[in-house]
Amino acid sequence: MIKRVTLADVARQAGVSMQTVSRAVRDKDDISTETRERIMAIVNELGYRPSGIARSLVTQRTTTVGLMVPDIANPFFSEIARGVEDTAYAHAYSLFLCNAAEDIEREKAALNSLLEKQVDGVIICSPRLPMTDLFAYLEQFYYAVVFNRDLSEDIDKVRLIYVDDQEGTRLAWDHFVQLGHQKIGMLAGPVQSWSSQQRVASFRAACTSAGLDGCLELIEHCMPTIAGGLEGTERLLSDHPEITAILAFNDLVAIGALRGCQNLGRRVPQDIEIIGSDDIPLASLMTPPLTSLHVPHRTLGVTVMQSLIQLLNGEKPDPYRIIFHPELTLRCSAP
Amino acid sequence: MIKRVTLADVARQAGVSMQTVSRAVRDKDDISTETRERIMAIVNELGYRPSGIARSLVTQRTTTVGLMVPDIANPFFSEIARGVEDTAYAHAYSLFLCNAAEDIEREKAALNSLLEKQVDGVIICSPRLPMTDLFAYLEQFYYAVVFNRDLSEDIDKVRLIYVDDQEGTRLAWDHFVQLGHQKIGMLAGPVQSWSSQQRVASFRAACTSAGLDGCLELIEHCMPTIAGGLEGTERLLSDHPEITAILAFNDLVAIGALRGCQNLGRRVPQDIEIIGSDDIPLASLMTPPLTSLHVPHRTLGVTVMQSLIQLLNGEKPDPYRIIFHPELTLRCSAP
DNA sequence: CTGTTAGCGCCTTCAT
DNA sequence: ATGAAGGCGCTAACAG
Repeated sequence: MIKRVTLADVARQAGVSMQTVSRAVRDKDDISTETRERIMAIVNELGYRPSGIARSLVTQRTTTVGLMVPDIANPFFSEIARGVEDTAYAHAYSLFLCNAAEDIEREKAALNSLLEKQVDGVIICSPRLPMTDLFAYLEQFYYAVVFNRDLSEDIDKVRLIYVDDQEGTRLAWDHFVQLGHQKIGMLAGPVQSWSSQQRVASFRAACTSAGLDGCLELIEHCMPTIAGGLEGTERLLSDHPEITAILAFNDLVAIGALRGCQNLGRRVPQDIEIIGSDDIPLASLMTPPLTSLHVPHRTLGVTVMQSLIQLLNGEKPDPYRIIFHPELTLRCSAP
Repeated sequence: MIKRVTLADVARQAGVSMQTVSRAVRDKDDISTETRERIMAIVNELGYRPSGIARSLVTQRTTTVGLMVPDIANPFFSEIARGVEDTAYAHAYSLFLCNAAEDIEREKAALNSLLEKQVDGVIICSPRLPMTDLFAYLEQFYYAVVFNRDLSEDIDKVRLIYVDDQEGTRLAWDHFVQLGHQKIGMLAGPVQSWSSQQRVASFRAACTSAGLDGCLELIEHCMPTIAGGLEGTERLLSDHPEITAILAFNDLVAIGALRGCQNLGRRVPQDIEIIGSDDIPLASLMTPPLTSLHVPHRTLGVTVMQSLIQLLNGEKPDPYRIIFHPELTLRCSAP
């Protein structure tokens, strides 16, 4: 391993104390312009780089944050990650990326690792982690922003940002009803997901209040992927061929549903209509283009990181919850 | 800021030296089972977590690697990132994610930051960074894997992994020629991109050797995005309406081209045929499904990280260059 | 098997 | 404006 150039090396070469070099490097003002320039010349000559590790040990800050997502290959999360990274960069924070990969043990391992890395703050997009575990972790992090799930209790150093899934579900439901549908099915995503639970609750309430109790049986859980949507659709339609409309957990599931319908010879939107969720770039590119519940993904990422930065700066961001409202973007799959 | 529990705290409580606690925590074997258990009980009770920072300062290792990509929101790179993260996790490394965002200054800033963070190794996907800058950085990192670009000089601590773009271009070209095309255009991506340069070179060579010198004028550079493909197609087809086939820099550009053709009333594949590159999941979902040069994205990510891990382990991965060969996956846009 | 000593590279505090 | 002393939390190397 190459020997690092240290403050001491620069100090020796410059004939000053380490302290003076440190001041020059950090651009502090109680130092003469002349010495500063002389020192910086030597810094460049020697190729000195301050050790972030040593610095962090003493300052107890790492200028580092963690981002935990279920799957970075999912366009919804990669867009969010992009927003987070852009904002982190703008504020000189580095970003640890962790992928839960639908595996709770792995998720815990990743959070433990973030804790050991001593991130200054963390963003947790974790629809599955049991609430007690989540609370246990939140307690240990300095600051945290939790994305897309609500907590039963407000914690001072935490902020919440989520999409109002109940509202989204209602919007989609109302649209279907307005189009005259009576047999509306739901591909509800993973059972343990908070977001899924919200939607199911909202869907159930809508069924009952619309007097369409038959739809209560038309809820099918599935993986939040194209394959999951495909399988879910096949199960749903083979059990309930009477379905004429499907509300999907997200756009990937909706695309799977599109495929599933095609496989079963059901035309979209003539025989069956589909509404997706999140409005990822893909949605508008499909044939037929997908009607979807739009949320501004990248903005979501930016907002999440901005809130974390406020916390990091010792501010108390208000409100405690930032709630995004999905908008139904009409396209051909449910015009 | 909450007071950390330190080794000293645990040691005091357990009535042993810090060293013994350290051994227990790191699961070293020269310690009696009895003391280990007693200590671990106290560790749990006190909620002690080792400080990665302090540990790194003394070991000079951070168990951290950096990943630099142009744009994490681009499905090609998010798939790669997924492969990298999975593999990093499997080997207990944490991943810093950096986004160059098509901005060379930002890219340098990110690399500087990785250097200060003292990552053990770095993966650089940087098609644009000038070669001299790249070499300067490679010199400063302990280990590096460079993705999708070749270097004029072999460096001991570096490995190279790339897709053979010349071969890919040839495959696509040959397919077009076989289909009878004479006016083949190219949407070549960003001028500064190494990958773009490879393809242009290969395209040029193919033009000449096929006696289709007219095609030399049908090369249009563009941003590597859907919007870039759209604009590029409009420029290309308005200048050269005689074009009947387009080879796109990547699938996003190909999708833009698809759109552009539709806007201009040219049907794909009847009036004009299109071949994309990378075969991202989107490609097969388009209408018409896109013919594309397939590369195994996630495997690419896994391979890149595996090579880095070998370097990190002090091995000398052989061969120096791992080259992936794209395969032409035929779909409807150029059957 | 356990403890002691000596830093890792830097910043904070206090002197000068 | 500059320097000296002390310590951040941990581990490597050596004793015992």
